[in-house]
Amino acid sequence: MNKIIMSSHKTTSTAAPEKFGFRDVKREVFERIRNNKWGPGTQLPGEVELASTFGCSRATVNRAMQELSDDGIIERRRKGGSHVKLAPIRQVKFEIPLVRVEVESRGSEYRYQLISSEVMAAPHWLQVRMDLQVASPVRHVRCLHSADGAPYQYEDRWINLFAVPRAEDANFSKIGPNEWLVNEVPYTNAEVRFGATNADHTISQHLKTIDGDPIFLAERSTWHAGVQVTFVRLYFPRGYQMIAKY
Amino acid sequence: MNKIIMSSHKTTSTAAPEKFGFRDVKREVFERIRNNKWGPGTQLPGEVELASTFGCSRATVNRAMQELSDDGIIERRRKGGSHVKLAPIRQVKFEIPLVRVEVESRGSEYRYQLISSEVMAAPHWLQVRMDLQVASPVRHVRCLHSADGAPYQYEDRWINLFAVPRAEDANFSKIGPNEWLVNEVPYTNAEVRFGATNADHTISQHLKTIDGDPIFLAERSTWHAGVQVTFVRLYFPRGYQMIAKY
DNA sequence: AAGTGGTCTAGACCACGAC
DNA sequence: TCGTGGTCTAGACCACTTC
Repeated sequence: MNKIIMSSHKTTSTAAPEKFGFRDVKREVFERIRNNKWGPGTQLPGEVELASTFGCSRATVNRAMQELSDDGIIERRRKGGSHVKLAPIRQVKFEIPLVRVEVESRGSEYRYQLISSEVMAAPHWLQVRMDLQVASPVRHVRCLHSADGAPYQYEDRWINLFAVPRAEDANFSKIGPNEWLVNEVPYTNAEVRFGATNADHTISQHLKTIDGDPIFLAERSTWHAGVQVTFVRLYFPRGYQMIAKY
Repeated sequence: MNKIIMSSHKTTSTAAPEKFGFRDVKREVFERIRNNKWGPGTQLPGEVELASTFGCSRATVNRAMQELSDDGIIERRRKGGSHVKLAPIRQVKFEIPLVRVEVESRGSEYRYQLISSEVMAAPHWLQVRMDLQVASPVRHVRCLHSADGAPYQYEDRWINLFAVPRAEDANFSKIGPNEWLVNEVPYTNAEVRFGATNADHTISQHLKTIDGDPIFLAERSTWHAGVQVTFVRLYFPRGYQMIAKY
């Protein structure tokens, strides 16, 4: 993972023809950008020049600059050269572990409970949501994840049985559909939407909150090989916070 | 940016000694992992072996494998070799643009409005939140961002004047404190927390919603050189959704 | 057309850490 | 100890894009 975080200068104390690795080059260039020595929009020296400046090969400079580009600090174009971005883009990156892992990593006891499961034809709104051509058969599963006995996440999931036929007979009484799907259909593409909503009666009942309580809601759509595999709504009780660092 | 998304095989149709670039190697290895040819936990061939397999140099293989490692698909250790991760970690990455840019990129007209501004000693709860040693002077700014005349984001911000003295006299009537800070103190570290809350009277008034309406809330703490620069709460009206893909 | 980044190579040395 | 990944090099060719 490329780190945006970079600290202290390279100790440019005594003599010794210091060897500049790509990390050093990266830090040095970043430092100059941060010091406004190379302000927003500035065209940076070419790779060849930087290489001679830092006394290293062009390949080393290239790697450094490439990471700075990945980090959203600079922009690069062939023939155009490298420029300091006008507005640095804040990139937030965070990981979405399995609920079970998330709970257990907090030292809490994880419990899973299946609430309902049924196979049916996709209702119209879902056809739209999942971009289904017709009323394909889907499996609708609702379940609850708990941490130390307290409701942690209420899951309302729809699985496209056309995309994952084996899900029709899968047993979700012990293992949740998410964990099952991760093993069955790994490496999918997904889109997540975060938002807020109010707890309706069903939700408040399962999450043990009060009707109307604010709920942090995450919706996730998952594709595999161009076909939408599943659509899920995750409801978190008041107090839950998703944390990301950058 | 490393893409986790990879599609189709390399067309291995006719003859022609295809040249394998690092993207090809990456895709090929990933494909084998996805096909369960190399299941979770499998030790992958070493770089030298892969290089001869794919008919390219070790450096090329190295780059491919490094990206797979960054993507969270495999784990690598010296002497230990590369292994397929047991539980693939879903990494979500998304960008947080300036509100103004976000609004304008939707083709809406952005409007900014300063609601209040005052300099004061940090209240106790804020000292805790911002990890301040004493009741440092802070500037408290509240403002509203609108899109096409409709409330888009209500911002409640505290700036540590010890960290950014110039913020005391900054004029926030035209330019919002966030945009000002991004220019003044770029390249900070931050932590964001997402959650849900209910609109209190102040919020609902500014966002033109009803008291008790669910609000999507983002809290952000920002550091520079180890000192917390600012703490901000961002309130979004119902219907706002933050979208991330992976 | 020409300059700049993008990528590859073959070889080398190093550093970590499993055995 | 010694195999594996981490990194660097010097040189090369290519591909985009601006000029």
